[in-house]
Amino acid sequence: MAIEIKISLNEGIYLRDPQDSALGRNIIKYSIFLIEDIGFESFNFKKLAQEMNSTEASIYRYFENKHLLLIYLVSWYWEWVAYLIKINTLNIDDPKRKLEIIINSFVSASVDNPSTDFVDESKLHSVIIAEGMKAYRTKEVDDENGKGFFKNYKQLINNVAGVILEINPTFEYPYALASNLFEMSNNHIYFAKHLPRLTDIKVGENKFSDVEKMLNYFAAKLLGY
Amino acid sequence: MAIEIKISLNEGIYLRDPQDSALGRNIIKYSIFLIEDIGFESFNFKKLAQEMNSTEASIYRYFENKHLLLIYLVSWYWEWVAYLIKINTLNIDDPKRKLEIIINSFVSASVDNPSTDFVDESKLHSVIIAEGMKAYRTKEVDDENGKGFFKNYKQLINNVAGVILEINPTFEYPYALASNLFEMSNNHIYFAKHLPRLTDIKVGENKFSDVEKMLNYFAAKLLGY
DNA sequence: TTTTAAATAATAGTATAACTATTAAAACAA
DNA sequence: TTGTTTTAATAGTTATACTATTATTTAAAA
Repeated sequence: MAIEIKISLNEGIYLRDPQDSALGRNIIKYSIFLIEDIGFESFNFKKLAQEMNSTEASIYRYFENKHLLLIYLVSWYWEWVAYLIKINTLNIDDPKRKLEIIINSFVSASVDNPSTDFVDESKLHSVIIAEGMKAYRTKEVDDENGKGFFKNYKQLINNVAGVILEINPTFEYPYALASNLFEMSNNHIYFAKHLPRLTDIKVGENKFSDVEKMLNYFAAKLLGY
Repeated sequence: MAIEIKISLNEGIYLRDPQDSALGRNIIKYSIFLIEDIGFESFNFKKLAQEMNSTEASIYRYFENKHLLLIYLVSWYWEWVAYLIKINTLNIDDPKRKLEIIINSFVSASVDNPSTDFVDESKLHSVIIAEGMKAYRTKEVDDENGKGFFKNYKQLINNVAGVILEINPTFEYPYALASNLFEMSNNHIYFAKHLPRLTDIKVGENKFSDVEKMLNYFAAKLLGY
């Protein structure tokens, strides 16, 4: 059974919707693989074109530059996590259980539950962990935020903050805790792999149960349960 | 009274110690200003040379590339924060008070207490907030970590983790909490300025008391006091 | 004090990356 | 079948990253 989720992303991010053509879908598919492989700094449209047997100029017809392609991938990821949270909390009432599911979604958005055949969510998660923040740590952030490029992230955090307030309506920092849980998840998976002295947890091959346990502990302590 | 702190940084980061010549000190001074002004992506050695009335090739004699210059700046910052913490906790016994001072150092390492005339610590802090993580979110991280380029960060976190364990010897995540307090400080100052829907705090012109309050609250809750 | 050697900086490049104007080829409609 | 539009490839230009070589300055030795 094929699951159909139409990912709707801000139209300003791309020149042409990559979801609408085989070439466009290939750009998304191969860019995830190539960025994971060589890193965002070394990644460019010429190498991507080689990888997918197309041309540089063709890719430029879909994205103005590699920075906007990264924003596209990151936005896709945010939407995907929001979708995971939505379907997995549909018939859950207990907000504490909801937050557990949210944390599980942050940590292991790499479940083999492909929404589409051209996006490997597990690989995408790896890219987000290593490169995600580069999408919004730039001099263009205010301009791009004004255009709504980070709406998906803000919406996701807003939903999580809502659950946090359900658990503890007097908690002073629902948005900060929500975004921190998300950022911390990615940070500590990265630290465990590359700078282990900056964390206490260990991770195995796509096995992030330590991270999950830690985030649940932090949330419970902070929200007082 | 001039304060003399000799910042000792890993020699592999630079080709020639920039502290040892007027040109080298200018590279550090003007790079901080220029990166803050135009962002790390747009920053390059040609523009830096123009800014300081020198030449591109001369700068390349000090740093292999702009990435290593960023690592130098970030390492300087870590050393500077460690130094601030050290002198301000010298005759403090209460570990809870020590952690307060640590958090204050994370948040406002921008005090007008210049260690050297060629580094504006307040501007450097701005650069770290916006660009700092780009120093270690690259494909070269394992190689560079092996060369000891991030030793200053790990040492800083190790010291903070020690204080955390003084407060609560059974706390399971001393390193994760230490690094999270540091990263969270920079993240939420950035969010407050550029993506305010991702946080609850507000910041003014170099006025970060909200962030400080939040981090103290998080630490107290997590460590159970 | 002059000469020589070493250290330092500037000139003038090359190679690669980022981006675009133009042309060619498909797809579709009249 | 021909004209129109969409899509992709060719062949560039401009800008960035980096380096080999030459020139200049500084310092040491004679």
